[in-house]
Amino acid sequence: MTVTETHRPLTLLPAGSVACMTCGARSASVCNAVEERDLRLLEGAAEKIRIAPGAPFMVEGAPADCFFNITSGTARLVKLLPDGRRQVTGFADAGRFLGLAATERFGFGAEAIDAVTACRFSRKRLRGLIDDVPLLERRLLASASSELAAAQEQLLLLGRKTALERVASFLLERQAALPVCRGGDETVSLPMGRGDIADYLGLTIETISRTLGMLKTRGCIAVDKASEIRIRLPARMRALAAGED
Amino acid sequence: MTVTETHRPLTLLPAGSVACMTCGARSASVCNAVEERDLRLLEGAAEKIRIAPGAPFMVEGAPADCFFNITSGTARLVKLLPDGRRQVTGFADAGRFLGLAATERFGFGAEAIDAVTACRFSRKRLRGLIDDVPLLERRLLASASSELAAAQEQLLLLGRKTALERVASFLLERQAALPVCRGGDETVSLPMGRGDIADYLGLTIETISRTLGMLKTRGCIAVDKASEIRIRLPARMRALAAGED
DNA sequence: CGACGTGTTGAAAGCTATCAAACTTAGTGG
DNA sequence: CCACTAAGTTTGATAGCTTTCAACACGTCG
Repeated sequence: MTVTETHRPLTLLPAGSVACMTCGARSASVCNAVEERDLRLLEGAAEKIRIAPGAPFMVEGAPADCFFNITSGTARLVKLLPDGRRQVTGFADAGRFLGLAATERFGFGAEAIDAVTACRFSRKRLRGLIDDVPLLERRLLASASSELAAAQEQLLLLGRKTALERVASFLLERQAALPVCRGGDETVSLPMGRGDIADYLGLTIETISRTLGMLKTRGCIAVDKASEIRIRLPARMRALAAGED
Repeated sequence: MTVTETHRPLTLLPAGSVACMTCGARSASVCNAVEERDLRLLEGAAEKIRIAPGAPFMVEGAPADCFFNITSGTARLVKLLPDGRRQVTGFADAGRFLGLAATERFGFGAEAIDAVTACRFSRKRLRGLIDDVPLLERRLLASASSELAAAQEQLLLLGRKTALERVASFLLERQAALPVCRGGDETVSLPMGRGDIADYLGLTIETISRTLGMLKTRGCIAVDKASEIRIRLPARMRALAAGED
């Protein structure tokens, strides 16, 4: 899929001060390395921002002078080829920390899918925070390890799985990503469009659609709203995702 | 490619004591976080091992109770599907630290390609070492960030690049990986076989061979020994790798 | 109501995989 | 030293999965 869309000029809107105490994403993020009595340190180092659906807030190749912690919504992480081909390297939900870079520049871009709110830290301030809260570095390492494992799993998917296996894997992954989802555990909500899924799975929009249709025909899933899918045969799906058929 | 080979029973041979002072891989590894006067700490925490060509030394899914630091040779990192399909998630050269896992078990396996020597640390000893040398944690984080960036680049390759672009990217990556290679900067040595390259690039042995043949025909490379390739038109290769043609 | 973005469905083309065989290299033993 | 063997690599023909191109359906919104 090639990228042609133009996006809104307003990408980052200040949205009030940071309130870690009441932040729903804190327990799921690296911020939980900071004890409650030290939360003021955290609040002082960050600013809250709001990103409109579709808008980018990290640009691949731009100087990596800040970091983000998603507090609500979902973002897509993207890498581009010069001719416009796009790879979505991941989806970032609430609690995800973004921007750790070994180099001076971001290795990937990030764009809001639905309405996203996030905390932004400057590079310098994060450094200071790490010096004050050594545990933070340990959490960042754990977070990076976890992301690395996820990326390697995705390498296996992209390198060796069929379209059916990829789509089944994706749905299960999204199901697991959702924190105690409402409406029954079998419901998977998909804020991203088919194009995002296609670019995440190394396929095309049409193949995503066809494969979902096949899963529906087989009775593995039910597609209610295109953005809401129910997994009806979890065991069958797990077998498909692993290529055991 | 499916895996059928059986491997040698002897995978790990003690090979004398650890001598960090004279270790050629130290400067390129996380070990350089340890100052010279503290190297005895490092030596006490590790043991030197030797792995025969083809032999595995980390098994995917096995308890992650130890870590490795490659000191010479090259290893392949592999993930498997139940039916034997294989993805090589990376190649580990001298200086590479292996085994950081967010979970209790290794997310991938590692096998020696040529003769490999490495230092092995137990999980507990590494923890102690990190407590003694806080800088080590920072280096591990930098190392993980760097690996993550590499993995994301590989996601782009596997998801969106053509066979020609993948092979060109691979050769350039290998060239960059070599530390000041002898025999002219244009020579790339490939200790891994075509099967490993295929499983790394999400292709087949035949496609690797055909694509290398095409690059040779176009004058981009010269294939001397199948394990030794010279890049004759670096600019052209970089353009191919980025898909700019 | 019609335009538009998004998603679905259909037919044909293309790239890579699969199957098969020839070739090369390295190692072994006569 | 050379024949022999085995593994790895290259080359060729065919098949298959996914892409591409195209048309249609659906829902939203002006």
